[in-house]
Amino acid sequence: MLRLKNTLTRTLEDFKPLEGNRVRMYACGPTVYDYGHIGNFRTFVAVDVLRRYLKHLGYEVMHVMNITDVDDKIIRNMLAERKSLREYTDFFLSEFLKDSESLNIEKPEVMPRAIDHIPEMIEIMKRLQAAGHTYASDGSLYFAIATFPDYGKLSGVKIEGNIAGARVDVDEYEKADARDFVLWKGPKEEGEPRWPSPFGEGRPGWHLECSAMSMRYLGESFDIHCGGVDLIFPHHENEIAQSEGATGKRFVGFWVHSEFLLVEGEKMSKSKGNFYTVRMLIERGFSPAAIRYLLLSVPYSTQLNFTLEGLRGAESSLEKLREFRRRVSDYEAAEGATPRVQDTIARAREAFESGMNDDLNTSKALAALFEFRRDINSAIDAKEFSQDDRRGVLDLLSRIDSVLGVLGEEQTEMLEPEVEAKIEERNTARRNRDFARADQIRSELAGRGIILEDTPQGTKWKRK
RNA sequence: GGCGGCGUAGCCAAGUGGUAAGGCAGAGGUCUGCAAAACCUUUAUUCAUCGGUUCGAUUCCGAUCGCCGCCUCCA
Repeated sequence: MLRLKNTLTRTLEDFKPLEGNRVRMYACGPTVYDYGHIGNFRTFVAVDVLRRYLKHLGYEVMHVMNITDVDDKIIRNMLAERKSLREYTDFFLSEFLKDSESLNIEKPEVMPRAIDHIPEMIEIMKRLQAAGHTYASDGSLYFAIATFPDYGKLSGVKIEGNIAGARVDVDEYEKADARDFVLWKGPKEEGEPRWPSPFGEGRPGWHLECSAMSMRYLGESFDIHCGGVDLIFPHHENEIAQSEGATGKRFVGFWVHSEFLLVEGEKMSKSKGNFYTVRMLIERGFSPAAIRYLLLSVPYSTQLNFTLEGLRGAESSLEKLREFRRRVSDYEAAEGATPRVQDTIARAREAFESGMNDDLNTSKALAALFEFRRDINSAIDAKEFSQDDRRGVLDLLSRIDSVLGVLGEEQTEMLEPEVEAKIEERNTARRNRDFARADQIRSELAGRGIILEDTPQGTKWKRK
């Protein structure tokens, strides 16, 4: 049974979908005004692992991730670059999708864009207005939190307590209460994108977008809502107020929040020079799979310290796992099954799932995977390994990787004929004990990125 | 100022009221023509510091120091 930490109750709860076998989940997606950084992708990878694990458990998953394609930064930048909203956001959306793909993040079933859902937003505002939750001021429409007694139930933020502090609300819009938030923003500047509505021309507030798009595709109540911890307040708190204020129903069962990522123990920032995007790391020679591995190697619910040394370690760990799969895959065994190996496979699967069931504790799950690797390698070394064992191990590895998504496809490519010939020549030299020639060929091929390994089953090769 | 999280070996980290998973890096060994891969052994008498509770604390409580987050449409 999968247990997830629910921010709403601050406890670990058994997960059960509202309806049958179908899980409806929503994740706050990117605001497409710039390239995503690894902090953003930590969350997206975490959500991806969640959706993959739900599928692994046999659930049918309906996953919606919005694209915020209208906000202050976008408007500022598009005006500065003299581009249309579509033109500007299409570019960064497509870059975001490329990064996601390179990190092997599965596409959500629906990726709605905010500006395509203005009618749904207007509908919610009408319902909120009818229920007396709104007021208009200075061309904008606001949500009055005083009309929603449950306000603060997610974040624990008290309405009074934190006003006295250093921070003062400096929002440029006119609000009756400092806590109130804007649903619909009246235009401020010339050239600013705007849409007609019963509340006047304007554009949607960020919070409203997520309520509208989640309910449009998932219904008024759904199972899981994900996002980074920084969105708990005010974004998710406001989504609850809007959605439950409009429908009178419980909006979301499980709120799941991923913790922050630090770089070299510090907050990532451009001024500190520790700011990384996925493409920057790839340019520096790191593989996307290793980036993904590092991002998911620490449970989503705890802060992750991202370091380049850690990334190099992730490359090594991954290579060992791939080597393991290759060794099992290439192993030629007699028919039959070995009871001890079959038992190892069953226990490994159990240990992996038990780790994942514990609030997606990927550290535990990976530990199970590495213990599995060691046990199986030992069995192979001892030659206590048969065909059924081989199939069983490969099957489990493939199930595990359907969740982790880091191993990739098995290498099936062929070698160039001239390289084949070199390997043959080297084998002849070795048989003739001409090791100088053999080593010469080996280092020559290494220079071409082809690594040779002599095994009892003959010479194996792999690309560096 | 209010609220919350964290501090475990060189690095990334799991974890529990009963004596420290896993990975990377390092060391030694087996195997190999030599390598590589793999396997075995090894690397924290100790879990930020100081107190307290307890038969016993890394795990509970308090204080201190440090890092991080939210309280500003930032994952």
